[in-house]
Amino acid sequence: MLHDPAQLDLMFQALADPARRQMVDRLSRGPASVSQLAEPLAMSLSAVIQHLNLLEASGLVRTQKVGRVRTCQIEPKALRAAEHWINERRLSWERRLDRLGDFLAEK
Amino acid sequence: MLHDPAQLDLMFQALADPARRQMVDRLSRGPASVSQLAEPLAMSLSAVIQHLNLLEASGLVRTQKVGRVRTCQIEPKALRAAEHWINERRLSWERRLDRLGDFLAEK
DNA sequence: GCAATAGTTAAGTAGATGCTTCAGTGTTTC
DNA sequence: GAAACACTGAAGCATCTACTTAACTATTGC
Repeated sequence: MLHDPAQLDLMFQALADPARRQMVDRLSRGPASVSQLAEPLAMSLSAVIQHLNLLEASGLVRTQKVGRVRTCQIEPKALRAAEHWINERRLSWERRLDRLGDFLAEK
Repeated sequence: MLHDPAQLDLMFQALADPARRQMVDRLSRGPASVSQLAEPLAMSLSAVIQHLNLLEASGLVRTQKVGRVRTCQIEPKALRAAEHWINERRLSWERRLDRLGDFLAEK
């Protein structure tokens, strides 16, 4: 579910925008309402909500509404999936380098 | 240098595109020329070069030209920087959850 | 030196993206 | 029940992105 390519696509796309990364950064320090998320950003509430919806669609952020307040929080599993994708590629490359080193050392 | 926000921005933006992630994936298995990179992709060589230039500008890929062939390889340090950004946020969140758990357990 | 190869650049274009404003809806407070 | 609050949705718009094609440069092999 989390490793399907479409979801990864949404996640990386979500992380590509500085405002959205700033929102994730804020949420990494604890839950926040929409207006709290919006406060440090130099754009309209409406724009923030559009970013937030994208973050939620990507799975990186989960939100729930109580009364008139929508509270947002990070979904660590999704962050881990993105992290994992990068990590696998990097390790694959580094292992290759190691094997190459071993091969060269054998002479 | 690798942690400056502008570079991170370029990296995440570069990773946001499926074709570019496919290129990174291919390169994680070893160096490749431009045409080798292009081969599995359903687009013109020209388009691939544009993606490649973006990947190079982001620091994720390093290339060097020998004769008429440009050989590309992954820059693991850059991958690590992106990985690290995500990891820090996730850990920050998870540590917060732990503290909260401890606090609740204390009653 | 001529042809094939490997890559590059520029210009153009359709569609995606990141906003804005404005007109709402539902909730709480007095 | 009226006003303030927290958020939402739709429409419009400027810009950016991911391509395309076509014309081009630099190497290599014969």
